Amino acid sequence: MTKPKHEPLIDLCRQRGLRITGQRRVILQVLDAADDHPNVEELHRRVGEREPGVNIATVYRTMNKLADLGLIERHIFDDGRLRYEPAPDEHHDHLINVDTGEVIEFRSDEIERLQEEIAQKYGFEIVSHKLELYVRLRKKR
Amino acid sequence: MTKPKHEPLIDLCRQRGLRITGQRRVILQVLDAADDHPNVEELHRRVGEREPGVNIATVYRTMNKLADLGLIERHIFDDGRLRYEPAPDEHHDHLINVDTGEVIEFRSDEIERLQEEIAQKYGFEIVSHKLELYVRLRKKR
DNA sequence: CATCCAGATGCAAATGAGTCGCAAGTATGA
DNA sequence: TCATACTTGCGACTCATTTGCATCTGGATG
Ligand SMILES: [Mn+2]
Ligand SMILES: [Mn+2]
Ligand SMILES: [Zn+2]
Ligand SMILES: [Zn+2]
Repeated sequence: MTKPKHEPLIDLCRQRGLRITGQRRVILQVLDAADDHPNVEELHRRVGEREPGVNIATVYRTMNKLADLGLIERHIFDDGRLRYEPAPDEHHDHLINVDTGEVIEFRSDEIERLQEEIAQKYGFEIVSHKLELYVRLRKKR
Repeated sequence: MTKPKHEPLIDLCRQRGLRITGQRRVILQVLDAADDHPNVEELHRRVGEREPGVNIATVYRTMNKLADLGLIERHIFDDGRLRYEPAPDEHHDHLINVDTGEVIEFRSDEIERLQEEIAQKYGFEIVSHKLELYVRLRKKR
């Protein structure tokens, strides 16, 4: 979400030479339409609404392929399952409401900068990072 | 690591009324001696060096119990397996060398503060958070 | 268009970390 | 010393994800 949904994934797939099968077409539509971070089971469910009969193994395989090509991002939040979202134009991190499961995206240039600073201090360069805030509604006060 | 290893876990366990069995004694020793973030398989291996015959299910159960009591912390880095460390006196985050697997601990009050700020901005309070920097040695330049 | 085949799919079986049921063993308080 | 609630070993189980394999097909080619 917070994603202007630049280009449909299907075009990116074509560019990368992926065969566009009926199953993939639907899966890509579902991904493009998603404004959340669904896991494979949920993706498969959404695919099934548009086109029954697509096997969940196909969804798994497609997600792996898309992730390898960098067209989608893979996340694992605290439930331990693989979740996906179309690769965003601009990096963001996640804030997860532990009560509802809702995921909110945010970006802090300040934090990004401090991370770089820390890595540098130890003589490293950052390959990737993960920042997740597990939160609940602030009560009273 | 970076842990003054304040009090052996065994005392904390006694305080909490956990029965001190031979297996637990060894497991706790291994945890106290660890200066890294071993997974259960590795813990079981280390336990086996001191006292063969302890079942890995016992290690799993003990880790769950200790984590429930807050005596140890559970982490899941990018390999997806459960890793443990004695609960540190002071919160820290992790920097993981993707080439070697080495884990370095760091703490940034600055980042901690910014996280709070962000959560607050959205009307939430932080329950927990995860910050992991996956890094590699900075080459040349 | 008809052909061809590398790549894609469905299905079932395999994998692998972690959990659980149960019978047998034991730490600990009385 | 006893009683019993807690632990353990062990194998079976779970469940998300992966994989082997036979079959199918997108899309390049002529
Ligand atoms: Mn996101
Ligand atoms: Mn640590
Ligand atoms: Zn970030
Ligand atoms: Zn932190």
